[in-house]
Amino acid sequence: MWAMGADFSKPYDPKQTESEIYDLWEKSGYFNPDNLPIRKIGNRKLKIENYVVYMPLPNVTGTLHMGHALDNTTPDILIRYYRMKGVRTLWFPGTDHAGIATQYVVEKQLKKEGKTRFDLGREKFIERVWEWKKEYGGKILEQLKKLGLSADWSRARFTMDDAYAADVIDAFIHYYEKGMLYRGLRTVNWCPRCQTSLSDLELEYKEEQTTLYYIKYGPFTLATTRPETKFGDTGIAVHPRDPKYKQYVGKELEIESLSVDGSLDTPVKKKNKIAVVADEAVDREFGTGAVKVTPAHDLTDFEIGNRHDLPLVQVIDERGRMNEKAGKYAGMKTEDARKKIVEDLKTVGLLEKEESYGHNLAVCYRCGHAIEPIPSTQWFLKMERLAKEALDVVKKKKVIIQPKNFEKTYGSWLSNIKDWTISRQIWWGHQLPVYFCKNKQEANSKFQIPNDKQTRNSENETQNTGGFVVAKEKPKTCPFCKKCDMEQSPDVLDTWFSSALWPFAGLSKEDRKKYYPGNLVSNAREILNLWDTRMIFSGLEFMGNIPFRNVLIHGTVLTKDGKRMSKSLGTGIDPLKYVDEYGADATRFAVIWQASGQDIRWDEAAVIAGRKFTNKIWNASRFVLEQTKDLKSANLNKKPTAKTKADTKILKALEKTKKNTGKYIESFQFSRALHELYDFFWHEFCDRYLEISKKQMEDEKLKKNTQAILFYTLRESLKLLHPFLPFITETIYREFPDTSSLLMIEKW
RNA sequence: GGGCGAUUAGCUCAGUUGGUUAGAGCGUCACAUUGACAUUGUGAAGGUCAGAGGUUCGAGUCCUCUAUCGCCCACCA
Repeated sequence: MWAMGADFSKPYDPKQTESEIYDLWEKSGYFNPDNLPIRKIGNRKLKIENYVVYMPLPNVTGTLHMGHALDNTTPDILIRYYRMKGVRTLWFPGTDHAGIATQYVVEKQLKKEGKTRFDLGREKFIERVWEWKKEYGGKILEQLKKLGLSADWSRARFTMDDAYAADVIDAFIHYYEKGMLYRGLRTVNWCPRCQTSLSDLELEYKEEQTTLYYIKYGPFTLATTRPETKFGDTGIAVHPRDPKYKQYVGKELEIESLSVDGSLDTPVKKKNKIAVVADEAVDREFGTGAVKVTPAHDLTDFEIGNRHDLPLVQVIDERGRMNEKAGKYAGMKTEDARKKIVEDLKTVGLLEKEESYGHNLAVCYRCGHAIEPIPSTQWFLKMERLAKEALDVVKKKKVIIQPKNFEKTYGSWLSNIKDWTISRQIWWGHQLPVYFCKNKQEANSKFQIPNDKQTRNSENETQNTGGFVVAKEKPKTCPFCKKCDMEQSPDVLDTWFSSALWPFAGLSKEDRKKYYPGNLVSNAREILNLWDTRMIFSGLEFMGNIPFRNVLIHGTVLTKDGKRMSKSLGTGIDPLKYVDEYGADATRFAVIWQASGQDIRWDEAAVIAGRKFTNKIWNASRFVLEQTKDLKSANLNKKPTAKTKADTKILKALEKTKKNTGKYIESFQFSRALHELYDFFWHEFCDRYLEISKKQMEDEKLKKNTQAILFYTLRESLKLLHPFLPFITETIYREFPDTSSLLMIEKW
């Protein structure tokens, strides 16, 4: 009933069959576990009812690359395997709104029209991004389908779908109500001209010749390109193993320095205390090996300050001018202040020397203005308890990370974790459900710094200090002034805050009940702490249970000479190129064949090997089907018995291969499984048994039985091969005389 | 700077707790053939398992050091 007439007289042509077969699968509805035929739900031997996989969310801005192929072929093997085992299988696909990346793509598009996002305004700009998303956002999933993935597309979600967004907002409110959110200062990249903070993506670097000033600081001499930030210095950092400075570490020194009125401050005149800290971030070789720490105006210094609890003193404002803390330099532009301060340093004798120095200056990608790091108010999520819980489930083997050594990466990240900055100053994303009173502007002011000792840790919370409410909806009347129309915070959430909820956000109640927790995520190692970790603690927090049992970290696909694949370097490879040329099966074959644990130096020869293998399967099937045409249907389903030595050998080999394939798939040794299948099918079955069968079939006494063995072995082989090479196996299966359903749901 | 890993045939890689003559794919060479398949078959050549030292009856496998390469994270005052 299924036959569409495969032409065995020609070599296997994947182009002809793949899209047709994929349509058939999609129409069957079997990607959706709710539609799977009611065989026996679950599998007693496997002791599982469901097998649920979460797709690593491709960015809507993405185009397919080898990483996606790697992310998704192994889960597809698992899903197809368990589905054939009678397990209810569900693979959740979807896309991530990828805040910064998407905003950036649309802005680049605007730039071609000579516009900026500010020309459009927030509302229009977001509309524009949605338009873009509608046009291009589904593309990546369509590309993924070409690999033959059996994900449940009917459950595809986007991290900004209404239902999903509602869960994201609920999560924020949940954390807030539990007292786990607080506001604090963090130094960010700021463009003084555009009046906006910028992500790392939005920075460009310009080669610049500048001056390195060596300034005396008590027993130290410090090299800096930015002497004007000196009034914001709150520490001196040295390398922990630098013998030169060992004696000073941990001390508070009283030193001579330049006063804000341009004169010399001496310890006698005024107490100038500065802390000396030891930090790995310091390069012993640079300058004098000691560095001034200005947490408010340098991102690295901010981190150092955080680690050693140094105060944050802002001396530059959001317009790029010195503020009142800079005394007589207040109001000057930073460049002017720098000149003046250098002059004054010379006058008081604190400038030791000057050196010409070439470095990369960070500038705004849009206007080219130099970036001015300044502190700004951000939202933080307390990580202590969440991290502990996430650590715990891995320690207790409730969640298994493979390969095992990544448990170390996971553990060390969580053990040294800082509170998570979850707010971003961009437009595209989940806007914070925070509403400010317009008449209490100080609460909304980003640059207000209560005092010098403003710290950035959870002990110094600023939440509930008034001026704003956290709520699902904008309050009808302002609880503070009773009259204003409240204003929503312009900030959006870090993209990872929403993708952290992927295993459950936006799902129906039934789905959560039926399919949570799931079983597996499979992704690249750089995602482990960005995503997997966060899904784990989010799952524990919101669902009261781990989101999945297995985390599978796969290797990175490199070019053949060991270089990283990247679009910008032009070293990237689109797997669709191979799908087009050799077929999805051959492409999947190549990925799995080579993915034996560590990084892959991509070798195109493996795709060719894959194509040869599919051709081998094609021709062997053609032979078997021709030779067994006259078999009665009664003989088709029965397991045949061996009559000759060769019979015994092939049947035994088949049993062994079946056993091992299952074992290897269940233990994630896909490459090994495929190699074993390859050897069995090509060498044991084709090279040996097929040849012997020709002779056996000449003997009338053996003919029928040999035919039955050929047919049986082929059918079983196709089943074993199906999770790896779904298209060709399904195509051939339809040519079987007794086929009444899809191979995809045949019993393994 | 921190963490992790790699180094086995011309190329890309396997080699599961240390155990007899180290494997595969691709490539190379020789021969075969129109009887499922030339996207084939049979066979062959090709490796002092990066180097040095150590543990052991025995090391590609465990330990130390060296060299080279790579990945992830953090960063260049």
